[in-house]
This record gives sequence, structure tokens and C-alpha cells, in this order.
Amino acid sequence: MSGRAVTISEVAKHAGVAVSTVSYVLSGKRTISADTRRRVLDSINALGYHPNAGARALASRRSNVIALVLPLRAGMHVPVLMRFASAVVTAARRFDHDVLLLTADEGTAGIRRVAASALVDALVLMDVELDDRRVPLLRELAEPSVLIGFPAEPAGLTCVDLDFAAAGARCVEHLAERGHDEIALLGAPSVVYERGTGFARRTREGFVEAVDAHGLKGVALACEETFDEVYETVRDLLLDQPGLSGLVVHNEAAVGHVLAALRQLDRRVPHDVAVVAICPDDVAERASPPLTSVLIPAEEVGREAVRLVMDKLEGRAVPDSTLLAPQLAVRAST
Amino acid sequence: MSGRAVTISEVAKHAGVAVSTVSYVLSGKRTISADTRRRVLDSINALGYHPNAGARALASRRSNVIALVLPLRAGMHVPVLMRFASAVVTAARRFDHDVLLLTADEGTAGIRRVAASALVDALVLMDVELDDRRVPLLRELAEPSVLIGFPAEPAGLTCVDLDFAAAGARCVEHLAERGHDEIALLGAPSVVYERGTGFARRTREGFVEAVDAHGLKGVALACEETFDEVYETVRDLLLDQPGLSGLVVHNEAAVGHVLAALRQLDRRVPHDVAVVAICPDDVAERASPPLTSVLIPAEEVGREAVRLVMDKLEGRAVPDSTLLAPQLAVRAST
DNA sequence: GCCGGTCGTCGAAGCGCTTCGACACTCTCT
DNA sequence: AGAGAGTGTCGAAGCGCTTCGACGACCGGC
Repeated sequence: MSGRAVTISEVAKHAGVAVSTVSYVLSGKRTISADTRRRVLDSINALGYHPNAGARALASRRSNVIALVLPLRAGMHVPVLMRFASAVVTAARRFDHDVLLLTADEGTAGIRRVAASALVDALVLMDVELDDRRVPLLRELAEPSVLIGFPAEPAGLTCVDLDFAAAGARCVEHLAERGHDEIALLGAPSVVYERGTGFARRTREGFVEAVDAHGLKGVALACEETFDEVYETVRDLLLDQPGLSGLVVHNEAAVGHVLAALRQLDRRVPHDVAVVAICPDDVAERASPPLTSVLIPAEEVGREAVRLVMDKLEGRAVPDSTLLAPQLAVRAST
Repeated sequence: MSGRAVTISEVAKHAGVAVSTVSYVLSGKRTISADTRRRVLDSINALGYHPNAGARALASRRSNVIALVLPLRAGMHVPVLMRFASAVVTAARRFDHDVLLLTADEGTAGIRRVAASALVDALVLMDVELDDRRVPLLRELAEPSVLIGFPAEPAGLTCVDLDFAAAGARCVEHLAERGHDEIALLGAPSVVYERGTGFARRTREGFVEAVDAHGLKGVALACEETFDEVYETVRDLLLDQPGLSGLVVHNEAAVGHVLAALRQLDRRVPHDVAVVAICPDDVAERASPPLTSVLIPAEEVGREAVRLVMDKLEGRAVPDSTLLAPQLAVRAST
């Protein structure tokens, strides 16, 4: 395995066929008799042949690699990001593609580079901001791309995400059904709102609209991620609104602190305060008490993003916008 | 930018030189007169030329891509992992390489595939277990590789990591200096020890040896990651050993819970119990009180791993084992 | 029994780059 | 002045694959 690699012409010789025949066996782009196919496949196994990726990319003008652009920004919950990333990798393999990891430190230059050099066939971008510097670049790129998240101006782009507005609204409905009429949203750290990250704002909008629609009293707050800050926020909130009995938490890192703060403030969950979280299932299940939650379907979103980008690569038409419906799992906290 | 890409021969024509001259300007592998170089560089800019990655890989037998093998296993702290990964990407770019992301779900087949197809020139593996299934494969691969972490049998491999044994010992020393003589280590979740993950065990060994060397009373415990479990562990520990006054915590996810538990058990930090953590600086700083800690130098480890793998790629000799010395930052918790 | 049509296979022409050997110059050093 | 040693540039031969057109062989239909 450490000598020179086996080439397609060695396979062809071994099987007694032309090089092109081996290629067609592998790609299935022309009909090959069952007998020849067998012989070729046997030779491939016998010699341990693996097509050379560079040669293949050069000849076919397809690298079979997609870029995953993953800026690791402050305030983003990394485990959630990684679930997306991991789902993208797994899904890409289903389409026989590999994933090249791009981080933010090269800025848009990295995207330009991998696209222009044909290192990748297509791009999946994560953690999209409302006013994202990468978006104009995507429009001028020949390579297809899919965004996980929505920028302010998504026309002409392909975007996938959980329907966060619906998620925010769903939480409110659930609390309303349980009879809570004074509630609050604890959201992302303020830096995330200021940056204009779409999902945080959309959740808030969904929350606010649903509060109005149900005629509740509700307030939406940013929420930092250290225990002390969370504690203060929760304490002040309860001081301001003694009648508050429902909380929606949309902040994976803070949700544990919120529960600890309530505990310290002698509020029982769900008896005194009901809590609904928007977070991955495992976070909700590990909390004490386990939280009623709208799950973030990271696997599904990642899979969908890859499906869309592959469709575009094959020239199939795809919808501009894909919103995945929120699913509420009721647990012990409401 | 969306038409056919510019090729090297168009650049050559535009600059009035041979194709090979353009190539040598780019690679610097032969001397080129300043005048010619200028003309070529100008043409490259004027035409917006980017070398085709596939063609380059084919001709040079170098893809300029390294694989980052990142199994996302239970119990591993993802943000820490991502800091490593991010450092690897950044460092790789310094050497003009990109990073292909491989996760565990393909098993060793993925490693074999990207190596055999020459998709990558080299590999960096993270989250190495003591008895890691990937290790035998690495030995038979022609491509150089570097491990972040140590397997049980590291002979013939190149490994980098924080010196966790020294880190565990350093924490003990610090507590001993402060006059604590009854201490405990709260480590990784038990599943991580059972899996034989090296860093967890090495920290424990360093801890135990230093405890003995200093003649202290010390116990090392696994530590799960939900608040309730942490609370029980801490409560039982304090019940068993009323004289306990120092705690070493080597578990990023649990460290917040430990502090919350101590708070709930009416132990003041550092007055009643001093706490030293082994965790990234930002986690230590965000805790309340900020924690004295041995930092996990993720950036440095990632950078070093890439440097080593590049050295191997160039045929330079590298040390089998690189252990980074622990650095203790004293903060408010001791 | 001859014609048009698949079917299965082959050979050759690239894909865009790197690298090797060759060669024409220009400098030294005697 | 001529040998020897660089410099700077060029042309051509691949790298290992895909894909296109060509071409026998074999089929059924009249």
C-alpha cells in the first residue's frame, strides 16, 4: 500500500480491457456486459485500485468536494454548530462528496480561492448574518451554494433553516394553553442581535407576534451566558414582573444557568415558573428538570442543505427558501 | 467570473512567455528575472487567474489538502475540539494547505479512501483513544500523519498534546502550596475513562502521583455532566471527607455545575474550598468566581500538529512525541 | 438476406498543470 | 581568448482520468 498507487491502466491491463471500459464500469455512464463488469471489478479488488482524485477532477471538471464555510463567531453555540457540520459531512458522503472546512479567518478570500481553483464544486455556508459579507460574493460565483440561515435579502439564494418565527410562536402557544398569561423570552446574547443574526431576531419576532395574538403580557430580553449575568437578568425580571409564570429560553449556553438561577431564587419549575427551551434535544433532556423544548433539527437541516446543493449541481430547480417546521416535545418543565 | 476559468496558457500568451515560465514564477522553483516575473504577475492579475487545483494535484502529486479526522464522540467537550480544529485550519493555510473534514461515521474506510485517492497529502487525527482503531491503519499508510493525543502504543507515530500528567501534577502542587492537604480530582465522565481516552487517564495519573509525592490525601473521581449528577458527586464527596478543601476539576462541561453545587452546599470558593480547573481560558474566566486554571492550549497544539505534519511531508525528521508544558493561571478561586 | 438499430468495447484526444532536459546567453577565471 | 559555470527561458512529455466518436457484432423486421 505504500508503493506507487495503482492506476486505471494497470486495472485495464489486468482485466484485459481498455482503460475507457474500466472508467465506464466505475461511472456507469455506458452499458457494460455483466461479464466484463465482473472481470473489471475483480481486478479492481485484486489490485486495490482507488481512482486518483486529482486526475478525476481534472478530466471530469468535478472535484466531488463541497466547501463548508463555518465562521466560529462569538456567542454561537459551538456544539449546535458542530451538529450541523457533522450532518453536512455525513450527508455529503451519501452523494459521494467530501467536505472541505473553511473558517472565517481568511474572510471571503477563502471562498473565492476554493471556488476559483475548482477545489470544490459547491458551497454550504453556516451561521449566516442578516447583512452577510459573503452573500454578494456568492451571487457572482459560478458554483452553486446553499445557506443555512437567512440573510436580510435572500432573493436569488437558496436558504434552509428551522422556522424560528414559528418556533417562537409555538412556545408562546404552548404556554398560553397551559394558562400562563405573563411570560418572557430570554434570547441570545446581545452581541448576536446587534450583529443581526437572523435566527435570533426571527425567534423574537415570532414570540412577540404570538404574544400579541394571544393577548398575553410578554417581554423579550437578550441573555448573556455567564451564570452571574443570567442570574441578574432572571432576578430583575422576576422583580419587575412578579406575576411572571412562563419563560421561553432560546440560548443553549444559558439554559442551565437559568434553571440554576430559578432554583436559587426559590422558584420551582414548573410549579412557579414554566420553562420552554429552543435547543437541541440532548440539552433539553439533560437539564433538570428535563425541559419542554422545540428542538433544533440540526441533522435534518444539514441533510437538507446538502440535498439542495446537490440538486443545484445537477441542474435541478430548487426552492429559494426551505423552512423546517418546529416540533415541540413536552417534558417536565411545563 | 462565471464563464470558463482562465488557464495558465492564457496567462502565458498574455504575458508573452512560455507556460513553464508562468509555472516557475508561481512556484519559485527556478530563478526568473525580475522583469519577466513582473509581466507574468501583471497578467495573472489582469486575467484573474487561479491555478486549477485538480490539474496541479495531478501534475505535482500533491493535493495541498490535509485531512482532519474528528470523531465526535460522546463525552468530549465540543467547543474545545473546535478550537483545535479551527487552529488546524488556520495553521494549514499558513502552509498553503486546505483542510478536509472527516468524521467518524465512515470509520477507518474514510481515512483509507482519502489517502488512497490522493485527495489529501497528510492527516491530522484528533481525539485519539488509548486503543484506537485508526492507529494500525496509519502505520501502513504512505501519507504522513500526526495525532493530537496519545494512543497506548505510540511507537513509530508522531503525537502532540498538552502534558496532562504534568497538568494534573501542577494543580496538586498549587493546592499544596496553598496549604491544602485533603483534595480531590473531578475528572471526565466515566465513559471517557472506560474508553481509555489518554488525556483523562494521564491527568489522573499525574494527580495521583503528585498527591503521593506531596504526602497529601487525595481521591480521583469520574464526573458526569448533568447538574444533578455533579451535585450528588460533590455532596457525597464533602460528606465523606469533611476536611476536603481543594478541588481539581478536569471537565469543561461540569465545571459550572461544580461551582453551582458548592454554592448550593454553602461552601464559599475559595474560602471553604479552593478550585483549580483544567480547561480553556475563556471557560475559566467566565466562571464565577474566575477559576485558577491550567489552560488547554488548543491553538498551540493545533499549530504544532500542522507544523509537524508539514515537516514530515517535506521529509524532515520530527520527534515522536511533543508534550506542551502546562501553564497555570492563578485567578480568584484559589 | 439485407437494412437500420442498439449494445459493448476500444482508441485517442484532451483536462491544466509541473518538471525535465536543452539551449542560448552572460559572466568569471585563467 | 576560451573553457567553465551559472542564469533565464522554452518546448515537450507526462500526471491519471473522462469522454467522444468509431466500429464490429448481433438483433429483429420486411
